[in-house]
Amino acid sequence: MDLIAELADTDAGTACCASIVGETVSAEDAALLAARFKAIGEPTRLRLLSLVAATEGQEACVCDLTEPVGLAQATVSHHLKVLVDAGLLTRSRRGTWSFYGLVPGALDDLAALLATPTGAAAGG
Amino acid sequence: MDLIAELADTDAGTACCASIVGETVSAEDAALLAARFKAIGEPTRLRLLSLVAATEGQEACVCDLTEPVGLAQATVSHHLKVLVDAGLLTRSRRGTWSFYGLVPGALDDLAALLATPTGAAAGG
DNA sequence: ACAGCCCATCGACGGATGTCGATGATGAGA
DNA sequence: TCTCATCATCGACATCCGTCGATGGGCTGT
Repeated sequence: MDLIAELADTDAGTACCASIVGETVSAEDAALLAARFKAIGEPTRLRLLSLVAATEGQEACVCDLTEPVGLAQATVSHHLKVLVDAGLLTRSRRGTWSFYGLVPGALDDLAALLATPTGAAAGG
Repeated sequence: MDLIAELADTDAGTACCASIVGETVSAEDAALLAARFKAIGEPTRLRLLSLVAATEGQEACVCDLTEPVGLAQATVSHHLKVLVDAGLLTRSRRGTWSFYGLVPGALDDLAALLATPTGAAAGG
């Protein structure tokens, strides 16, 4: 839990290395990186991420998200918090509503971590 | 578990969409995609992936991997199986040894899924 | 045949995690 | 003030998951 909290204060991922392949990831970096991947390694959270991204203006409130995923409000709120803690989503309160939006570049940073230096040229 | 087995027979990810952003991911696709991300959303498995990639010829046997991660052989073997089931690693037996290697393009496919169509131009 | 090494699987254990209903905090409107 | 809606947090539950030692199969070398 504290581990995810560190994500906010750490540039792990963008700073440590260009890709997890090509150079061995340390145990500490692995923990930080895995925490982010774990956040999107959950069907509901992946849909939530996709839902937010597909929303007009890339912002959505909880009430707009509970129906599509078919889960209780408490559960959706929980998943949203996990995504925010992982640095993938932002939260902004406007009146009674909480709007969630994508953190610009967060997903791309993870993508860069996975991509091979050669761009999988070997695979064709 | 059966879900991950489907990964081998499914092109989910490369075929369903160019990116999880831009278009809403269905519940079924989310389950398939999340299964892959969950596989790398674990510190040990992330290191294992990195270790294999960094190995000469991108192939490593279990005996070469147990020491670096500092876990029991049974545990390493288990994680390796998860990665193979997720379609991220290949396994080939040569004599007494089992060699694990990266599946060409597998990581790049996941990277493409995460990358935004604009390449996070909005954030840059 | 025998001993030794590598590895996959099994069974068990403890901790982590997804899910829910209930509760309370906050803001909007009458 | 009172009521209603949105949402975060809490406590509890069932399940999943990472970890290990033990076991057994397969291959090598003597």
